[in-house]
Amino acid sequence: MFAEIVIPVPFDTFTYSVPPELEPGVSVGVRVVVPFGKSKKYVGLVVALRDDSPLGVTIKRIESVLDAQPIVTPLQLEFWRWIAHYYMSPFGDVFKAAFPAGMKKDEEEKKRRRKNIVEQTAGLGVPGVQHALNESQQEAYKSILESWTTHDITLLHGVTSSGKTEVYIHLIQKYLDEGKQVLYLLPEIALTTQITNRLRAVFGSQLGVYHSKFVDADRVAVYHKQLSDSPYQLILGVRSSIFLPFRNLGLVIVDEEHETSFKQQDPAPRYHARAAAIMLARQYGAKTLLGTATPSVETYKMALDGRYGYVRMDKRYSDMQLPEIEVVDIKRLRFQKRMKGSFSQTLLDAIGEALADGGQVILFQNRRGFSSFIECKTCGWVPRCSHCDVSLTFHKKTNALTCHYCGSTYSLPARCPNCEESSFTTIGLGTERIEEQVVKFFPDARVSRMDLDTTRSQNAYERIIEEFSRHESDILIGTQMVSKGLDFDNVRVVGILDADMMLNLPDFRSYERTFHMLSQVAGRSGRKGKKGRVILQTRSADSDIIKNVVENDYDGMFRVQSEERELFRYPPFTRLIYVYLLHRDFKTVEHLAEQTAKLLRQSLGRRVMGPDCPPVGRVQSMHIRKIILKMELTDSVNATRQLLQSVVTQVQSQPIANSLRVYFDVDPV
DNA sequence: AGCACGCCGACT
DNA sequence: GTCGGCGTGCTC
Repeated sequence: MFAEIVIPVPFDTFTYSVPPELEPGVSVGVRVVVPFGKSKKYVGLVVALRDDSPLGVTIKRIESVLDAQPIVTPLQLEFWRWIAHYYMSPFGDVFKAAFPAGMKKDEEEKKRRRKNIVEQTAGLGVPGVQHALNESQQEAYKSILESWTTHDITLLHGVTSSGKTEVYIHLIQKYLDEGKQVLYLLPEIALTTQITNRLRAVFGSQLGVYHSKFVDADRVAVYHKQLSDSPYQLILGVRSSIFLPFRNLGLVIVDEEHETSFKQQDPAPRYHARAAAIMLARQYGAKTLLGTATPSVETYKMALDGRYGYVRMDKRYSDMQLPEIEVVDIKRLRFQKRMKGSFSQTLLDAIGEALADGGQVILFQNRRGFSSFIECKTCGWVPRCSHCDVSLTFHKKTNALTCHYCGSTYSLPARCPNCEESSFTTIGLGTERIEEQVVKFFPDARVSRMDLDTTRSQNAYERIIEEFSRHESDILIGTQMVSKGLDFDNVRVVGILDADMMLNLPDFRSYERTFHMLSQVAGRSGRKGKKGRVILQTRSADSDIIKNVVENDYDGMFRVQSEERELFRYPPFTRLIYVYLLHRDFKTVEHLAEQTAKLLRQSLGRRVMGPDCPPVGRVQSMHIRKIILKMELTDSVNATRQLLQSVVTQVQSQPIANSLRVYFDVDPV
């Protein structure tokens, strides 16, 4: 007997022989220990049994079996296979992503037996905590159920403060009452203690939380619990929770569905958790609810086309008022030399008033670090990463230069290596620099900063939020992290320091992204009773996108974006696949990329764009070329996949291409 | 992705 | 003379 086994390496399955004495214990879904390469051993997963073996390779034997029963269900395997196939990534990479690290190690099993499983804090569900729905929530609840009689997938488009969560809670309750399981997906930065506590109060020990900031042992515990006879009936989790075993999934909620962080960028598998969740739900015959205040263009189009059900909630809680957005044209002010650093007088006055009044302030700057880069004052030399094709970011606190691509750190040179002069100037500015200016303008204010650098440790994010919500700090400066559904009653002013920054990125989604981001940030102000102010500083005060944000005009934004994307053939009017080719040698990758594109053009013609050098043309000493496939919606995706795989195989079969690395990004965001 | 094998510089 | 640098080739 032979077994197809997937191991955590970037390949599909390998065939091993099953020694007679292990035969009774080897079945699909159990983990085994197998030798690999010259000296390695891996924990792998049996995904199929067969009675023949491939020719021309030496077949090694399974060493031992780790599980008495399968720990992966047939439906799970089918789902993992779908991800590998759809996103064109090796099964081994899917396996890696699907299991918590501990389950890919040999020792984990013994440890777990010793401990018995640690249950997540119970805190029984208290009756009464589940609030009655108000009229518009009740209406939305009914409409969603009704839309599910004709559509499996429904978009809940509910403005900020319309009380979507309460609607979710009632829907969850309904499915739990029917004995069904529910998966509630949130983007990583939005999965906070606030929402956990809220759900815990209602659903008590039925709730399991699956978060990447938890230690691995906790995730292993949740996995095993889901496999047991008494699984959590409700899982609140980040994108990787789609890989958990489910028994009778009835409902999947994807909250903040517009968030691009649902798409995994690196490493493979580059899957979109929203798309995958829809697939998962379909497998179980479950319903899907996509919720957001600002739908992605893709999802909204599906709703308009009648492919998804659509329910809109326009009403806010009665005492909630929309903040007023004041646009400040900083292009003009800069020209008139009337800017105080990064601040307009309007914003400074607003902050001053808010503080004097005992209120709090949030400042939003979507870039971390002190400045984006430094430059030699004399010759214009800019320090760059020696492994990647990017300028380095300056961090003042550590007086160091960091590469935000590979993480390399360099010390600030005393002299410019180009001209020997020793003075540098900072260009662009990040959260750290804003903090410095704020401290100068408001020396008495208590200031905290929230970005990737200050929230690296496990509880830092929660700590900063807690501090701010207890009013132990007055001004919170942050990147997009501050834009997530946090309810701060006392925030009087939200300042957006430079709205244009993300607008000018070379990406067809940059307008949409800016709209989502600014709408979310603006929503942080004046949430209960008091009307808050939002001061939006921009150099494009007259642009459509800023107007759409100010007027809270989602449909306007959608209309413009939709027309543009149809005209220029972008999603959702086409389907994109990116092909990346990486090689240590610049000439080689250039040549091989040209060759690949040429071969693809033979069948796909104008659908093939490039190859191009991506914005960052070298990462970790690997030169990169990118080919874009713009597929028509009527094209067969499977045929395209097959063609791509065969062309790549053909290119890689040449001797010069043997250290060429190729990967795909299907439906990139 | 790892990890071993293989071919060129500063050390006991 | 060797120890070890990381380039590159292979993995059932």
